[in-house]
Amino acid sequence: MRAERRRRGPARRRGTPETTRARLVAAAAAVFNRDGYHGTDSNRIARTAGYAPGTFYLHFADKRAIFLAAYERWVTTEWAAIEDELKAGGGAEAIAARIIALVLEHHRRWRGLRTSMLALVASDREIQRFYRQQRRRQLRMLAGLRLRLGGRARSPEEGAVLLFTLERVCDAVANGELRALGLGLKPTVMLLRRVIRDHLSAKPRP
Amino acid sequence: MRAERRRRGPARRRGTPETTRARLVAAAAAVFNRDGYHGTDSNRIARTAGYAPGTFYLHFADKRAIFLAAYERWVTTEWAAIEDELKAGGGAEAIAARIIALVLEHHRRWRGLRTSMLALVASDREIQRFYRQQRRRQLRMLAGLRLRLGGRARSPEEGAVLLFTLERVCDAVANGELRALGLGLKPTVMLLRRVIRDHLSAKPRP
Amino acid sequence: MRAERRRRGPARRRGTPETTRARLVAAAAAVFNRDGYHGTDSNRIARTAGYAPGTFYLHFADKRAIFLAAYERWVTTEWAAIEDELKAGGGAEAIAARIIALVLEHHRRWRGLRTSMLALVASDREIQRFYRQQRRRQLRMLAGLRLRLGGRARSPEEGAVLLFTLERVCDAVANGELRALGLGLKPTVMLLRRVIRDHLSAKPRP
Amino acid sequence: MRAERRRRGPARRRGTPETTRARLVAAAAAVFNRDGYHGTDSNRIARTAGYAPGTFYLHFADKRAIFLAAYERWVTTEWAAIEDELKAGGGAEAIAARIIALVLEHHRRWRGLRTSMLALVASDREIQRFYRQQRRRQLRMLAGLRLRLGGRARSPEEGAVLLFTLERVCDAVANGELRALGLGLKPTVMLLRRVIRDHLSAKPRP
DNA sequence: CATGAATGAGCCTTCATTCAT
DNA sequence: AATGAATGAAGGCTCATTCAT
Repeated sequence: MRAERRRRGPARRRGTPETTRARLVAAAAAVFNRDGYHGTDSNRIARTAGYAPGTFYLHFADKRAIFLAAYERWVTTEWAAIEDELKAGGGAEAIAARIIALVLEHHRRWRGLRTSMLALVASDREIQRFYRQQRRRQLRMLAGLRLRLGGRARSPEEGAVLLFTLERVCDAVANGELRALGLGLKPTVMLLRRVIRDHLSAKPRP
Repeated sequence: MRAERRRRGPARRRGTPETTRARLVAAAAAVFNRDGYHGTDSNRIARTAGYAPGTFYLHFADKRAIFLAAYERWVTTEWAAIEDELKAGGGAEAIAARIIALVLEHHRRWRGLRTSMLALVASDREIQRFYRQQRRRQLRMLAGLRLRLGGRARSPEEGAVLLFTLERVCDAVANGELRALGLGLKPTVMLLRRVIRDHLSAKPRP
Repeated sequence: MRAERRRRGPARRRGTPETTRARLVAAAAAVFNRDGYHGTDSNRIARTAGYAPGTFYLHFADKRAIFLAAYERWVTTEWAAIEDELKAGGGAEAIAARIIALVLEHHRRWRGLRTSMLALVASDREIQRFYRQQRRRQLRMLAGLRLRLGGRARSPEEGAVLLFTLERVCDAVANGELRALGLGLKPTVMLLRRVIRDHLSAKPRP
Repeated sequence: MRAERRRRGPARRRGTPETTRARLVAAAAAVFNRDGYHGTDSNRIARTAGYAPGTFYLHFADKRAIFLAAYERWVTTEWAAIEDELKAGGGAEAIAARIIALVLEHHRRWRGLRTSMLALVASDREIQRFYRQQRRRQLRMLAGLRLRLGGRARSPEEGAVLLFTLERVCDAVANGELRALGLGLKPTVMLLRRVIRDHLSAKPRP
């Protein structure tokens, strides 16, 4: 039997755990967004963030865990932006336009992350739970807006269908699906805008 | 001397290449639907179909290829059912109801396959191309229906938004998302039905 | 997202699963014996047997499993040799001499495997169970021999202490412990022989 | 400006190098004994002792080194106890009983450490050297005792076989092997006692 | 003296793919 | 056409070890 023996390389200090974690999450978001969840691995994420493979496991249990973190961060950012916009006030028309612009931009920028997330929602309980939480929050926000803008009472199902439509159409735009079908962005956005405005608005449409 | 002959598994299945291919595709559809594209491997698909791993590669170039085949088969089946239903005729209301019922059933039954497909559309050109072809076909069908039922002229974008809504809402139902949000299936379906009916119908809604 | 793509190398046929398994077990025994359980890995075992890493897992769940197989094979071989020798008959003296020679040879040859096994017995339930089974079998064999040779009745504890002594002393010889202590092999073996002969023998020692 | 100062864990332990070293060795002994040499890592030992991973390497070259230190400490303790007992005097019978009791207690308490040690003796020269040193010391002690108690001259091999028997049987008791074989502790200990007493004693046994 | 974040070689395991039979 | 043993690149994860603070 040979005695065990090992020599290890140098180590370089980087920062606080929070900094490292944040860097890893940011790298993960970028890499997942570009290569997809199944298209990368924890080693690549670590290297992208400027760390060695082992560092990854100092901060996350596995790839799933960092995905969830990246997804949470992304959602949080989106919500912050949306709530910011809503504070600005305005009528149903203006608000509809702003919401669409925001969601569209977000879906465009995080298209790959969204795709991975939708696939994982189907197989990962925790991600699913988080995803549905966000939907509930969206529904509440929508109801709140309607109330504020004097829109007539709507069933929660109407809100949900509206959100699904908004989400799916923005994905189609972000994916290039719309363009591939030879359809125009402008008219599509106008349609969405009208649907949202009508949902929120006090006045019946002509 | 004893000439030992080993027999493993069931008797060697002999069949035309088409039969074998069809069995493999059917097995792949079932397995992908249950375990997801990344949740299975080609060996398992072959075994599920009653073949050895090597047989798989006699009929398909790779895992991607059989996925595409399974997806094509699924779409073909869906279309056959839809076209069958549409031949039956009826007014906008009846047709809307039947389309929804069909799509819903299909999404429910093939929920896992759909999830995998949506993820692959993002990373696989060929699957993407096929997916978009289907969308075009759907758009044409919708326009045809509208014409037949005397509905007023609609921009292609209106059709696309309708299809996205239908698809996304049916996914939500199939995923259990709707139920998880505490929303009713019935009212949701009624909403969808009205939207489709209005899109197809000659009469303006009251 | 990038589509996944892979190309694999050639494959070479070797033999029936039994042959492969046997080759792997033989390689494992040799490698464990030389480098110790914690001093090798499944890849090295596979390569030593002339296979690729993946082949290992076609036949064994993990390193533990192949260790158990190697250990079982080793024990089986030892027992076959011992039972063979015992059939030859002879008096207590002759039998004692032959048992010692066999055990000594076995311990010498499989010194490293024995060391690993003793360490694993402490942490692995299954290996422990197997180890204790062998001890029971040894105790039965010893009692059988005593009966055959007309030795007086002995408590099972006497048998156990005898076996422990035999085992430990043979380990000491195999390890080079004895030699390191400046002790002679010959007198040590003679001592063991007398102890075993007295245990088995009809005549009280002078 | 807020100068933020972070405090992690307990207040920085300050002590002489000896104190730290001793704490680390004590922790190592406990952890190795519970989890085995290959079942722990240096970080865990450091944390168990109340230190950070880096501190470990300030006091020990590697894991091997602290194991040796733990083993030395354990042996030293055992020897101190034994020499203490032997000072008490008494006849061969009494001394045999006391030695067995001590060794048994030690093996029971440090069963895991012993198991690891036996495995390391096979692969680590330094540990092997130390182990054999102890054996020589034991042999000298035994010879000294025999002299004191008037026992007849014995070959060094007889002493060695006796020590191996004592060690192995005590291991069997500590491991639960004896109990698993359905054998009694009491009769086994009586056997051992007789063997030791006869080895030391002036009078031939009846 | 002590810290603890970081390291990275290397072991474990999977699975898409090949090819001799 | 079918088989299935074999492949081996590569991803997942650990842990002995280092070094900047």
